[in-house]
Amino acid sequence: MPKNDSISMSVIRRLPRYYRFLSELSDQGVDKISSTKLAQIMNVTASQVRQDLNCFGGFGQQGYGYSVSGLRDEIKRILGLNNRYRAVLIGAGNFGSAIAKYLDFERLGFTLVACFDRDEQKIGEQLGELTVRDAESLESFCEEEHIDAAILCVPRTSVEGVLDRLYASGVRSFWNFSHYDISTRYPDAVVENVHLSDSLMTLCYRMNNSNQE
Amino acid sequence: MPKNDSISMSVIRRLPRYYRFLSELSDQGVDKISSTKLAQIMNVTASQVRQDLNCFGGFGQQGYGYSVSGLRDEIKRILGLNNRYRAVLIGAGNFGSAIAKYLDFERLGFTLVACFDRDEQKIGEQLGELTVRDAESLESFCEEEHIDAAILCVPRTSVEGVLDRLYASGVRSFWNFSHYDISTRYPDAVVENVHLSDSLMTLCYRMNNSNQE
DNA sequence: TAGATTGTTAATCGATTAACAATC
DNA sequence: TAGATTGTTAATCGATTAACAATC
Repeated sequence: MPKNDSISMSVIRRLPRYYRFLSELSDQGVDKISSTKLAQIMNVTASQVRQDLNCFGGFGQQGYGYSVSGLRDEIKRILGLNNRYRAVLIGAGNFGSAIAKYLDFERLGFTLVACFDRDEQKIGEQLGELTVRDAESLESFCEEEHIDAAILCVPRTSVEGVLDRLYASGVRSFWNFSHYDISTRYPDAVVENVHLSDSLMTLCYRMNNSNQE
Repeated sequence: MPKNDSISMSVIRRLPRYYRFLSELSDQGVDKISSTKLAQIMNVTASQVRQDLNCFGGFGQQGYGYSVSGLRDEIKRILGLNNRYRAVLIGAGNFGSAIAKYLDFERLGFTLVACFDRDEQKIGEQLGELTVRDAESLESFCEEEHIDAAILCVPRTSVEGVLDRLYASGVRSFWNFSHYDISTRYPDAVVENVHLSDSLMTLCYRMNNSNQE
């Protein structure tokens, strides 16, 4: 059923948003919804909704619409949120520790199994459920524990070194908060970048240019 | 010179990346660069580089290329990073406080002038240079202090209320970390969303589907 | 059955890439 | 001048939207 012949990134990036809206509707007790209605709520076209969903299968019923909870579950499955990919956090600074405490990894397909820092002050500190480990032990840990993904919250200057060590230890997926282009160095890595300052600069640009329509 | 007739979002979102690479090159003492060379480093096409830059003006010199520092300065100007937009942070939880401490707002076109929370425990706490204020005083503060932008680090359930109050106090630009669709409620607002869990879900999807090329 | 709404094909729109004349 | 590289137009590609036949 899943016609998985390479879905475009544009579609993939919209999936979490569908998931979010469908979860809310489901929580509100809505049973079924038409593409037109869903499109209205989400502020997109009905065509796009149907086109997007049909990349993965025919989840609707003609003349009726889509089952809200059914569709939500399908998208959850498509996204793979039932996985428990084993992830490590690198860098227990302000930002890293906020991520560790703030995000519900289990709901998002991951388990956060460890956290590393090289700052002696931080090693041994408690970070929610985790104890900050010495970055020295990074390689051995990742190999023994079969780590799937790493969350990079280290400064720009440390990222290359850390990245090489992780890659050598078999880690191929990265959630990257540093300003470094991983995919240039390791083309086979799966990389998701979150460039906060890029985002803020974009806001700045748009504020500058918003009064001139 | 700036032909500012509505630049597409795709181009705008690439500007910070140019800025980042050009800044690095400039720090490394590189004087000039051709679109071909820059494209190589950034892993894009030379056509795209030239096309993008020419949205804003002819910054290059035929037969020679672009001045690295000159081009970096132009992009800085285009992004408006010399602004000091007055921003407030709403929500001094893990994530909000990390943002406040971690980011160099002044380099990004903003000044962080205050921080609000409604949790009595947090009010009065020190957050870098700022003291956490009582959210009660939000409206009066924003009006008196002419606040341009708000950074929303509050939970999904509080965001609608906070948003309405900010909007009523004249704030029209939002850096939004909560899972709420601001632009549906206020179409004239300038909104930059950072949906961390969407990003992590996308990583999960891609990990699932990466071994099948 | 009649009405509604999907799944899917075709048309449109926009963004990316290629090509090349202009020019330093 | 000859070589290099831009700025810009034209061609291609992909993504979005519109339309409608299939079908519940």
